[in-house]
Amino acid sequence: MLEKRYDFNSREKHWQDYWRENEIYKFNPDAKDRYMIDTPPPTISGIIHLGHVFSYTQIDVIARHQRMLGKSVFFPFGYDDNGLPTERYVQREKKVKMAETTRGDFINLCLDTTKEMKEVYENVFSSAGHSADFSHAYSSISPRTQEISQRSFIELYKQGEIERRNSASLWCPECRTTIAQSEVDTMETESVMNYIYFTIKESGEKLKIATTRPELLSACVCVFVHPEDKERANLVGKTAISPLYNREVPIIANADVDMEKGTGAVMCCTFGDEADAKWQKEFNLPVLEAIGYNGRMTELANEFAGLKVREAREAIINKLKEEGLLYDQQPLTHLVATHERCGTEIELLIKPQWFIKLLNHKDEIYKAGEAVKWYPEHMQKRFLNWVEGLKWDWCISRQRFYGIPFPVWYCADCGELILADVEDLPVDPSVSTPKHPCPKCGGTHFEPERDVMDTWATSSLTPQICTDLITSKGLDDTYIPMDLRPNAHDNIRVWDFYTIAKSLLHFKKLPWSDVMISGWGLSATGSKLSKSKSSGGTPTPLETFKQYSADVTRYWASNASLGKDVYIKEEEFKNGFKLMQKIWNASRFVLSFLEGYVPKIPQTLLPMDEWILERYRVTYMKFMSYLSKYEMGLGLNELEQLFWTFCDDYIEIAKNRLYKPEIYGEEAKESAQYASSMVLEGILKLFSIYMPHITEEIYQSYYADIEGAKSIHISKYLDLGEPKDEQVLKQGDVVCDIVSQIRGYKSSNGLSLKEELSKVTLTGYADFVKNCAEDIKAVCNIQSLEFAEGEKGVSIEA
RNA sequence: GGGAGCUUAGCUCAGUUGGCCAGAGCAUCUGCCUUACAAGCAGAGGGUCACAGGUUCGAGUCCUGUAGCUCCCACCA
Repeated sequence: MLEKRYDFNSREKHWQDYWRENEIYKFNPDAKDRYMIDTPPPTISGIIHLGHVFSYTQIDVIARHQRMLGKSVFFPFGYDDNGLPTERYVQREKKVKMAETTRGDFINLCLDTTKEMKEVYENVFSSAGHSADFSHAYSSISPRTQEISQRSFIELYKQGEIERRNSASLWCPECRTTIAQSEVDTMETESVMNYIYFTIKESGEKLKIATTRPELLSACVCVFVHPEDKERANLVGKTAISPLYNREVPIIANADVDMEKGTGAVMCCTFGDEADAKWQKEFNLPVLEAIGYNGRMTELANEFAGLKVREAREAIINKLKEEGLLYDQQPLTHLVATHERCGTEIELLIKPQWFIKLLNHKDEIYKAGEAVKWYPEHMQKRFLNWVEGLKWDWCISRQRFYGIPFPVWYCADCGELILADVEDLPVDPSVSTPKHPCPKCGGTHFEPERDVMDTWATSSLTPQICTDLITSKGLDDTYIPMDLRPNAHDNIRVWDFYTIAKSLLHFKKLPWSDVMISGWGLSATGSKLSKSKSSGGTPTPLETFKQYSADVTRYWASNASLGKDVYIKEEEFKNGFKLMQKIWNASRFVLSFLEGYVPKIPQTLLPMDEWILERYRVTYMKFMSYLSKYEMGLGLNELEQLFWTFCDDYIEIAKNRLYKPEIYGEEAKESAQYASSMVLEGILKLFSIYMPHITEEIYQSYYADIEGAKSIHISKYLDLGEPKDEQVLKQGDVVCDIVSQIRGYKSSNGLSLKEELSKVTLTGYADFVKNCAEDIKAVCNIQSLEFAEGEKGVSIEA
């Protein structure tokens, strides 16, 4: 017998302990039917908020759904503690300066911090009733992960997919590191178009050129004009002299030039933008470095050396003006590339960097993007769009301190590149040395590669890092492709993209078959919940669980269309709370009639009992269809509708028969017992993926014994098969409609619903309705119910 | 400039391949202490489905165009 009140605070904790102790969610790698999830690792960077609970709950609902379908679900966990956010967090919290410690010490500090944060995170997620396997969790900076990541590097290097080259790359002067295309953001900026004079050496004529970046004049290596430019094509082959610096540069024909832009003649500097980088390569132009790694002008800029880019721009403009070399200026707003982490304008600088070749694999990656099933479907376009626009190979070296090192040394004598042996991984080349002398010159002095790898070079291996938790095989494809990668839309072009790329390069396989793209859980005002800032009035997860329960919080999180953002709305929580109460009360009521009852198909099943079973079948099918598309919110809506029908229409009808078998007969009672126990069981199981605690509590009080299951979460959904009879469905609805009309009569006449009516005549209804006469009479409290032929109608006499 | 999504009741949204008077929840209004539930129950009102065309016997649903909002990408000469 269930208590009158459901004390969620103590009961939720109770079941969480129960699940843990009984290893309810344990994965069996040998199971025939597996479902494997490539869980995203939350970044260790500060406090955990409801946004986390939002997205991980959606993953948990899917994990539970697959488990209820009878699969063994691999739902691992991981922590992303490798990267700038963690670096910053650790420095701030531990009051350590990275530059004043060694890489090894700093990594250990990060691992310690992860350990502390793990407890905090794990507490929140398990309090939310998540069914991930927290006992098998990975860290993205752990020695094991480093081993896998370095192994991946070595293998791809040997395959020829990675190379080190001196090439223009995206550089953040603030963070003093290279960044990847996917880390670039754009910012609207006020700028000025400057029109300046070059001089044609041969004729002494002036050549007009427009530029927003005059500070790069010292790095100007040529001038381009369009070959079909009537005015200027004759200049091709001549020499231009740059203003201020008087550098002589060739004038070259280039069909890329847009005659409509600027003055129609373009100066090419190394490097003002990506076009410059492209042209430098294409025309094999020299590289002049006007900007240094610190974001300041180099000696090349003469008197402007040492100035920051912006300062230099201003100074040069003034000088040009003074010299009469600037003849016009026009303000403009344009978007500049910035580093997404710090907002600093990005420069293109040349430096030896490590690249994973992607441009020559664009086709394969594109096809993989088509082969993966994206939910919602239109998210695929975003991926394909990104691949189409890909312009850079993947630069994986970062001039940072903290990160996974490259397993590489260079011979101090001859410069030969030396890879670590795979069996020695992980290595930190700055603390260890190669085991053998240089194979080329026999030298024994080595320079370590000091760059570290981009975090995505490691995160892109999560399918391998995850499955390593069960295989211990490291870089291995036994369980690849996995079934699901869940993440939000901001990660399509980053994590999803890199994971697909790496999986293709290593195994020529898709990393997973499905990607589920969720939205964000946003604050009531629609702002993004931040990990580092306090969340501005938004309650913490633990506070929310305490006030509304974890089940209700989960209800909020899963009641969304896939891919859509959801706001934290008090209303939604209240709704969920009502639902939870209703589930409790309805179950308590139904179960009170089932003491000692063991469900078996009764000899006669009354029409309205058939009706509610049929309703269940229909809902079940719709539910499965939605969930197969990861549309858990829509599935939940269908389920709620069935549940309220069950409560308001069905139970109201059935309760008379359940209460008074002496009036309606034992058979009528058994029929109601059967239908109500089955449908309640089915409903509870469907709800269990959203609200695991309360459904477990109810299940354990009755169904667990009957089914001999340890937990509702490892039982199976109640599948009553395909819907059988549409007429039963329709006619049952007609009965509900009749009841509703009679209730409406009472309501509009100010009568209590229990008020007795002396006579009701139903005209023109089918036999099904006639067979429900007893139910209708009872639920509406009618003394005399009569049927007549003719136009359909309900007539009531008080 | 290229791509994607959205626009349905006061609010948040459903509406599968075109087909009975367009749905739900919340909010509003009215009634009801009815032996599970007053954080409840019953009932009611409320929509030119963004706009304009088109296809069709029939369009919220398909096609074309327009407008507004959101996101992604490109745009530094």
